[in-house]
Amino acid sequence: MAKQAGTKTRPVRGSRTGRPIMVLLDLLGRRWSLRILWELRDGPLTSRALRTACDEASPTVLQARLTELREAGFVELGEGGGYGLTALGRDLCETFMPLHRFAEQWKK
Amino acid sequence: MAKQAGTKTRPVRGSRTGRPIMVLLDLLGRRWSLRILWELRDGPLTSRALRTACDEASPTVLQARLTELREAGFVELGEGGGYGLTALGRDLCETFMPLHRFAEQWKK
DNA sequence: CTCCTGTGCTACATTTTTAGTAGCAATATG
DNA sequence: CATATTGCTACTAAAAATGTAGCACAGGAG
Repeated sequence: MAKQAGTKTRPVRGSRTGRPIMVLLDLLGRRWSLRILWELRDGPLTSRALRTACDEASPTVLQARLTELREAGFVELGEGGGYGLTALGRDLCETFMPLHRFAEQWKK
Repeated sequence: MAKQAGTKTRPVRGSRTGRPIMVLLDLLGRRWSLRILWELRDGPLTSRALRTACDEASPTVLQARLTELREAGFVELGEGGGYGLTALGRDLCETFMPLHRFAEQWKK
């Protein structure tokens, strides 16, 4: 998987340009990334509670996404356990909050 | 893959609840989905131009995403060729436009 | 008509990613 | 001690993506 050799090899899959927006779109375009941020919007969850919230997604990919989101500075692991959004993460979450309203009127 | 039996069987991968927001997050959380919408924001592109814009992503997955996005009503194939956003698609794109500004200030 | 080019789209083998299940060390509580 | 929780990892099988090649169709030029 993501080779952790030395100082974090970043393939930036899905973008060879490295432009911030492309890197961000790639990160958020991985399975469960958006969902994780969404589920954490109301407050921190333990890893297992998060797993339950995400329809029992496999812990393999969940841990991978959490690591990526932590390295990106969107999510943090509080002392005493529990994953929560950072200030930056909350900011990002606010960005696509309107998606909820959009989805509700889209289902028709 | 997605069984096309009768009237479109939708496994809604990544969400067993079927809530609109979950379905949407799942769809947008697939590789290249967000990127495609992003690249179409300024106007229609031919399939090959879109492929070039998306860092030469493989046509296999690109076609798959385009089909999904078309079924969702976000993208359409204009007569005479060229993929473009629908009114709904443009609306959706507007939703996460602030992401660009966010990404720019996030890279630090 | 033939040749050429571009459109949307597909086949196929290889690689990568995810799913699903099990289990670990560490910590706490009884 | 047993029990139960935390975050996290190993492993194999399944699914999805990559990368390359090519198809049928349509339009234009010769």
